[in-house]
Parts: sequence; structure tokens; C-alpha cells
Amino acid sequence: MAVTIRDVAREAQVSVATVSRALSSPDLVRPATRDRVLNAAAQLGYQPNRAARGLITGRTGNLGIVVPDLNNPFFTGVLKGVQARARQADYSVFVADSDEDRATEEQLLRAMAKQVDGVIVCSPGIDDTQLYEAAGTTSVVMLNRRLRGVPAALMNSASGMRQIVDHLVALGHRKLVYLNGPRTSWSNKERRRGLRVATQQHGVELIELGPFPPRYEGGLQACDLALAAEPTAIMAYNDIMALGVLARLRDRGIVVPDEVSVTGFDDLMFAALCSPPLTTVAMPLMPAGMLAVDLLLDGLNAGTTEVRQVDLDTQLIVRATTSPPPA
Amino acid sequence: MAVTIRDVAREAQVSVATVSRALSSPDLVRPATRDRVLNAAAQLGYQPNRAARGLITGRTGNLGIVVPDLNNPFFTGVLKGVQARARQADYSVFVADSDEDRATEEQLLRAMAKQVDGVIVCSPGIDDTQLYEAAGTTSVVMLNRRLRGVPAALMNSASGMRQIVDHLVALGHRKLVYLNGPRTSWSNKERRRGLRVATQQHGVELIELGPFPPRYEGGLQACDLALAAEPTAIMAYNDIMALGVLARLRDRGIVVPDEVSVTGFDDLMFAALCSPPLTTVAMPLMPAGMLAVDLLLDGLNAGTTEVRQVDLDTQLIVRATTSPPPA
DNA sequence: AGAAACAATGTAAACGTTTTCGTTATGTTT
DNA sequence: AAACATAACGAAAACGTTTACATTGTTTCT
Repeated sequence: MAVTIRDVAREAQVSVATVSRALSSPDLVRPATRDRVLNAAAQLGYQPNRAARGLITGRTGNLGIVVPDLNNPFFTGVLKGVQARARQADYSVFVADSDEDRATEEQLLRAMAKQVDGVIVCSPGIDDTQLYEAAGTTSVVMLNRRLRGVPAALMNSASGMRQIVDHLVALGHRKLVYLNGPRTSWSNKERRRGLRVATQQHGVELIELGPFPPRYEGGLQACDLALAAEPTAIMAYNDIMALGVLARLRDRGIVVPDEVSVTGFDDLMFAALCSPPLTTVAMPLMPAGMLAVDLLLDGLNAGTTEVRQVDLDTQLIVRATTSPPPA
Repeated sequence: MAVTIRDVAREAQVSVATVSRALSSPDLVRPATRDRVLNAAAQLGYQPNRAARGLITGRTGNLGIVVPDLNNPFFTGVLKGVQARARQADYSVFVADSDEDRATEEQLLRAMAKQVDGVIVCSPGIDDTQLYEAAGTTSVVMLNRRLRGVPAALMNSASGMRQIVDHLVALGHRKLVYLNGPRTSWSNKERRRGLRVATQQHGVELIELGPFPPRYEGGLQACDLALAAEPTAIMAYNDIMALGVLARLRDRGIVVPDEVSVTGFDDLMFAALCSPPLTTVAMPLMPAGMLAVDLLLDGLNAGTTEVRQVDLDTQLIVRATTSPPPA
């Protein structure tokens, strides 16, 4: 049915081996014949059968990525980067959504490992031993999580947090509240770490609350607890929680940023659109996705056992939810 | 390296043919030997090589989906559905993001067609002839777009629009503005269609403006034009535009819904979170994704040439941006 | 000029399955 | 009991590539 390498060979009056070479290692054939082959291939609209190629080379030309929730713009951001970079390198990408469930996550990872040359894992949930096991089966790159011996694309959350603290302290804040996200998440740990050193260096008071679910409702809930501590600024684990905080503050008639400053984290689309627009930290989502692909491909091609873990910079985006504290 | 069907055959003391049968058509082997094979397979951790299988069966076990923008929650919603349903059927899904570009869209579609058993196309942009061509190469299911001879999973936008109009008219509105999205998009056409018949039936005045870019900025821009027409309700093409409208109204000191009612379309997450929470229409995103997969698989397995185009119902979600018009 | 190296191409094996066909054992009908 | 259908299994071909090896013709070296 489909046009095969044999058809091209016949058309170009050469053997199938020559066709194969002309396409995958062009310098092995004479320019004249190469052109003949290429023309024939183009004319017939030949596309190599990837399954057949994969069968013999052991390479599938596929990449996998497993994410906890496709509805979370954070992950679609990196997915977009992954997707774009993979396409440039002529790879296709499988995507799997684990629905935040650790068991399915592991299952998906395992299933995917058979079909791809490498997997990008964005899952805060799945545990270390599972990951090491997967890393044995196929190439693995971690996203936003550091694990010994496994390459990783990291976004410097700690640095983002310190930028927030620097900003708030410069405005004159001296008593800050941080609303924790999930305790187990690497991101939350990193953010706390950045937070601790920054507040200690500046000698300002830090009150930690939570953990809270990293969602709108979590923000609503956390807000009242935060206010009880009477801070001048509230730092949420992420934008969605911050949105909850803003909503609750408005309900209670507390004016942002005049009476209390609020910050988020992630710079999701609506951070710029809510009111007042949210001061937050922008994550290099697409760059991280592209980096992850590069790391994966490096590992595959170079065959070097060098394990690279690369940090990408985050950036504070100052909008309208932060101002000097009330006098 | 990996464990192959031969290893299982040796372990179970049968031929490779029997192993293959025991796994893919269990009723062809005696229960006793089947158990032996299954045990051996389980013990060795055997996983069939999909490339090899695909080579001979002509089936890849893969599905593709091409979307214009992964950052758009609309598409990730259906993607989530696709993904979930595909996993149940033991299919993997390739995802491709065209970045709203028609040329890449076509290119992606073409590239994907070779590697999958079927493709789900969510692209409003790509033109009919391209689609028909793709439908010749591989199985195609359209999402939210009707095309003769091509199966489709459709969300009934027209019905959603009529629900909005019914709602507004019931509240007492008599002069409505609709802010058009992209003229070429099937969704916009459908929404207008529903709008027209509903307003005519009720005998209320309808003013159409635009087209506007279906984005936040589009809403900002459209808002002032809309107000000039002095309607009592503004219906936006989608939630994001509606958000822009709300922002602009607030800036101009116009109170929603007391002075003017506003509606969106899509029920994205922030529609519930913005303030005031947006009255909008919920789309059955995940169901549509799952339906699309079902249609695809039906087409593959049944081999029937019956072309199904299924409509899914949308639902009006009344929140706080609609109320009776000012007296 | 003969040998040796090399460049360009062809032949055929290999990758891991599924499936056709043939063979043997097991019932079932006359 | 002979003939025949049927069930269970094995041998081998096939899928479309890549690649190791063989072959040929051409250049380079001595």
C-alpha cells in the first residue's frame, strides 16, 4: 500500500542499501546517485517506516513526558517547549497525564519506557526508587527535581523567592508570612530554602503556615490564618493560591496592596489579568522544556555518562499587589 | 538485552507462535499451555515490542492529536479526555502543538499520519482540502468542526448560545451585543447561528460587533465599542474576551451586573474565580476528547464506513455577571 | 606494472513480532 | 472401525528497515 524503500530503489535503479544510505548517511554514496535517489524518493513521496527502522536501530524516534495534570498551565508551558524542541530534532512526543495519582504515574512511566528513547518526568509525587528503576530501563530527565545521578532541568525557585523577599524588604516590610504548598514537593522545599536564607540575611521575621492544598480553596483557607499573624505581606506558594488569598481579602474588605501586600509564584496567564494584577515570579517554562529535551538527546547521542543538572533563572515580575506597608 | 518472545517460548517450552497466540488470541491455545506461557511471560517481565508488532500488523497502537495551542485550557481539557480514554484502550497518544500556524499544522498532520492509526484534529485554521487529503492517508476525527464524510466530536455551541439568550431574555434584557471571535472559526459560526435563531424567536434586538482577537486585549478593545451601542447585556465569544470586558468595565466605573450583564463561553477555570464570577457556558471538554477517541477506534475496528458525527451538550453556568437590566 | 588501499555499491542477515500453512493428536460421525 | 472434522501446536515467511560483509572498479604507492 504505502511506498516502501524497495519502490524507491527500483525507481532510482539502485539497491535498497543504497537508498538507505543516501537518506541516513549521505556521504557514503556518490553525489550523482544520491541525487537520483533523493529525486526518486521525493517523487514517490517516500517516508521511511519508523517502526521498521526502530526495530533494527533500537531507536524509536519518540520521546515521552509524564505530567501530573494537563490542565495545569505550568505543565503545558513546559510541554510546549518540549514539543517544539523535539520537533526540531525530528522526534515525536508521547504525553501522559497521571491525574496526580502516584500509582498511575508509575504505571505510565513503566509503559512509556518501552516505547521511547527517553522520558521527561515532571512528577513531584513519584518516589526516588521508582525513578531510579525507570532510569535503568530508559533515559530519564527530571524536571524541577534534583536526584543524584539523573540529569535534570531545574528552575531556580530559591532564587525567585529571594527576589521576592528582596523586593518586599526594600519596600519596608519586616514581617512576612509564607503559605506552604505540599510538603513533599521539591519546589516547595526549594522555595522555603530560598526564603529562609533571604529572610535571615535581611533579619526580618518569617512566619510559615500550612501546608495547604496548592489551589484556590487553599488560598481562601490560608488567608484568614495568615491575617491572624498580622503580617504586612503574604507570600503564597503559587499563583492559584494567591488568587484565593486576594479573593478572601476582598471579601473581608481588606485593600491590596495598601493594607497588605501579596505575592504569587509561576506567573500564569491570569496573574497579569486579575485585579489588581499580581506580583509574582515568572518561571522559564518553555526554556525548561527545551532544555530537558536537549539533555535527553545529549545523553542519547554522546553516550557520555556525564550527568548534567542545569539551573534556569526565574524572574520577579512586579505588578500591583505589592507596595510599602501601611505606616 | 530486553526479553523477547523467544525467551518466553524457551521458558514455557513452546514455540514462539504459541506464545504470540497465548497473548493476543488466548482462545486458540489450550488453557494449560496458556497458563504456562502467561506465567513465563510474567516471570521474565516480558513486554511485546510494539515496533515489531506494528511492522507486521500495520497498526502502531498510537493515536495523534494536533492542537493549535497547548496553553489554551480548552485544548488541554480535550487532550486530558483523549489521553484518559486512549490509555484505557491501550493506545498511546502523540501530541503536536501547531502554535496557531496553519503551515506547521499541515506539516504536523502529515508527519503524524505516518506514525499513528488515527489523528484527532482540533484545528480551526487548517483548510478543508488539506483535511480531506489527510483523511485519505489515515483515519481522521474532527473536533468541533463538521466536515462531510469525516467523523466528528462536536460540542453544541449553538445550543449553549441559545441557553444564554433564553437566560438573558428571561431576566428582561431586550438589547444584546455579541462580540464576534474569528470569522473563519467553526465555533464562532455555530455560536452566531444559535444566537440568530434565539434572538429572532424571542424578538429581541441583536447587535453584532467584531471580529475581535479572541483574547484579553480583544475584550478590552471590544468593550468600548459595545458600550457605544448601549445594550443591557454583552455576550463575548469566549471567557478570555469576557475577562477583558469585565476589566475594562471596572476601569470605566461601570458596575457588573447592575448596569450591564456580561457572559462568556467555555467555563475555563478562572471564570469561577474572577470577580464577579462569570456567567458562561460549560463545554464538555473531556467527554469530547473521549468521544473522539471512541469514534477513531470504532472506525479502525469495525471497518464500517459509517461516518458518525456526534453532538455533545453544553450547559449554561449562571454565576454573578448576569442580572435583570437596570430599570 | 603490480600490489594495496579505498570508494561505491550490492547481497543478505538481522531486528521481534504475527500469521499462514502444514502437521499431529483428539474427538465425532458414519 | 474407517473416515473425517477439529483442535492444538510448530515451522517458516513476512513486515520495512539498517548494516556487516562481499564485490567491483578506481586510485595511489612502491
